[in-house]
Amino acid sequence: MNPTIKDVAKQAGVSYATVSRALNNKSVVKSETRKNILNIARELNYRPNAIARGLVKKRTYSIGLIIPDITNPFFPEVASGVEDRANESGYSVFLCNTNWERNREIRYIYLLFEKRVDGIIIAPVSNSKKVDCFKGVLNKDIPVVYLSNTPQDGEYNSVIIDNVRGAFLATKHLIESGYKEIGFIGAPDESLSIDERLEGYKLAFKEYGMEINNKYIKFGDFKQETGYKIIKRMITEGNYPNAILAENDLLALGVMQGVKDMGLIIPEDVAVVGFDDIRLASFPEIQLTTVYQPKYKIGKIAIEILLEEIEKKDEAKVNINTINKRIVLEPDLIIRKSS
Amino acid sequence: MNPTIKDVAKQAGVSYATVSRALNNKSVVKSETRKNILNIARELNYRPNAIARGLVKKRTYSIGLIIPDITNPFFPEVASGVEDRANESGYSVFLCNTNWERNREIRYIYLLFEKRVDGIIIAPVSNSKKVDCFKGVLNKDIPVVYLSNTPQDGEYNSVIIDNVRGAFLATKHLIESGYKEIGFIGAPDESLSIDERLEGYKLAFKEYGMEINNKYIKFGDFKQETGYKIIKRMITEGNYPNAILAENDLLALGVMQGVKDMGLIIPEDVAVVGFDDIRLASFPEIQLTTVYQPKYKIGKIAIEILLEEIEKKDEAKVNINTINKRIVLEPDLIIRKSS
DNA sequence: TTGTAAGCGTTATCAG
DNA sequence: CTGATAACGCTTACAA
Repeated sequence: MNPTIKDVAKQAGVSYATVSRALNNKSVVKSETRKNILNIARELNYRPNAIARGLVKKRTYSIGLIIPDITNPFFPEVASGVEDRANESGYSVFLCNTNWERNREIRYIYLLFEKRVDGIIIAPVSNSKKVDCFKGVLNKDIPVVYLSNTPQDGEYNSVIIDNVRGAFLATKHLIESGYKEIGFIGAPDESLSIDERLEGYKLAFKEYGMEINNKYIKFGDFKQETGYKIIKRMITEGNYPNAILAENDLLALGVMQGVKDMGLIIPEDVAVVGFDDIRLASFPEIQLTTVYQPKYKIGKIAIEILLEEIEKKDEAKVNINTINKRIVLEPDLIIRKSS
Repeated sequence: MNPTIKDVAKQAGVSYATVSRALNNKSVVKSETRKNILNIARELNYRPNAIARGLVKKRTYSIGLIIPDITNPFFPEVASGVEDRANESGYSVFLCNTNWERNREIRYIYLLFEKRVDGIIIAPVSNSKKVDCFKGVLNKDIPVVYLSNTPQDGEYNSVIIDNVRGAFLATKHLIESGYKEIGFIGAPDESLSIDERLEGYKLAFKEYGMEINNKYIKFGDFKQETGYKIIKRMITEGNYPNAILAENDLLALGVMQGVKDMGLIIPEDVAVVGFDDIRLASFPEIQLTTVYQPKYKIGKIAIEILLEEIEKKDEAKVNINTINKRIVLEPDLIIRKSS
């Protein structure tokens, strides 16, 4: 068995309370005894049991990161930002991949709660304004930061980019580049971010007094194959727009492939614009125009807010109704050769 | 405060031991009282405290996944395999991104140990045969599965692909395609997998009675920029091979870009072969020849071995000297247009 | 079938 | 400065 504080105490000939004090260099311990204790602890290869500590301190120094798909290049960057900063402050992060499944998301929330994480960062699968099942778990007394799809019915911490503006900029760019028929491809409308991006898209049409053609607005999911299939079918049916705004880069990439596979040329026949600016988008061979999101930064800011929140809660034993932070980052349109 | 087992007990008018039993549907509890307890638990929105449970059961249902770089597309796929399967069995996974820093790796191992994870899956930064600092922590009494760079001095669980063979196949393919001067680019030789891949590379030379030209063997790290810089310098200096085997796809992609940027043509002027088969490699615009690794599967097998090991340890309280599993997967060479 | 009580490895509160 | 001892929330003998 692993040595405990008691083993160290026995060896050192002191009470185990003293060992605890020495190890946490807390309060006053005679520097001699402390030195002795530290030595013995090292000798025994003693490692504190964080579980036991967590039980009494009600603080685990663990947080949960719930994301839909670690395989989508957007999320590893975010995760990396979260993890780096968390690690710096001595926190570990539970990776929770929901695989876009709402049930799994909810199960994770409960699980994380049972494991008594100090906080949760979540990029929800879908919009909680429609199906808010987070209540009763989240916002109970565990700090949460949302990364998108923030629930609408109240105040929450969140860090997002201005989706409306991003989509607006992208659409505007297409319009100004002379494209007349601009389609939109996204995930089903459960998601808030798609609502917002669609809104930005429509806003641009309005600003330029153009009509929206609903047959060019298609929904699927967030995956590359989906973009591929959708555009291919449109082209096959001979009914396709000459520009596409996709809700994310993966979708856009799929569209690009579909267009090429059908023997059409980008951007002459069909222009494509994405969202996210995953690394791939900037490849010389790809050159996808897209709305840039500062992924690492999003993660970093999220964890910073979370840590702040955790500290705050710790100090004021009572859960003050704090003013929640809503960080909205400005998107940038990066124009490349696909448009 | 969150309701505890005691709150439920009080409400139900039973001892809290009974509640515990009912909740874990263990042993015999009158079905009436059980039903009552379950109801009350639900009403109170009771959630068991996994920390407390972990303390007594000495089982946390958490595992650690230590990888060098979640941002390298290879690892999210592996992580996804691990996470899916872990989740299925009720385990959560701590994501530990070492960012290729050896110190961070070691810190993580200690941290995970302190958090009393039930097991660890690790893709070590470097070869423990040279700097084995894992001892004393790992293989103490916590199950570990290695994903590469398995220490050489003993028996360990590991799941890897046959690096020697993979590199051999790749090099052989280049040789048979008529390339005479074949270079190699990899990370510094601390890493075992590079040793192996280099070995396979050399083996192919030997088999065909060809001389190895050391000036075409270059070391850097695992990043794309590095591949880019190295090849660019070689070309600038007018001293470059007409084929390159890169240790991973990211490196290979960098090489491809470098070659193109210098106005040369792939594969006519310089052929490029990578390792991993990240999704990008198969893009129509990229078409990188590469050695395929079943990433998701690697993760899945690793977690399966780990869980098995955990169970085993649990049953036989004593740490039996089990026969460790060394799973070696066969690599496949996927030939595309870059060679 | 249920209750009592010990114990998991810490921290924290009192006395001394 | 240090030692007892009571938590923390749960599981699990051992009794009843």
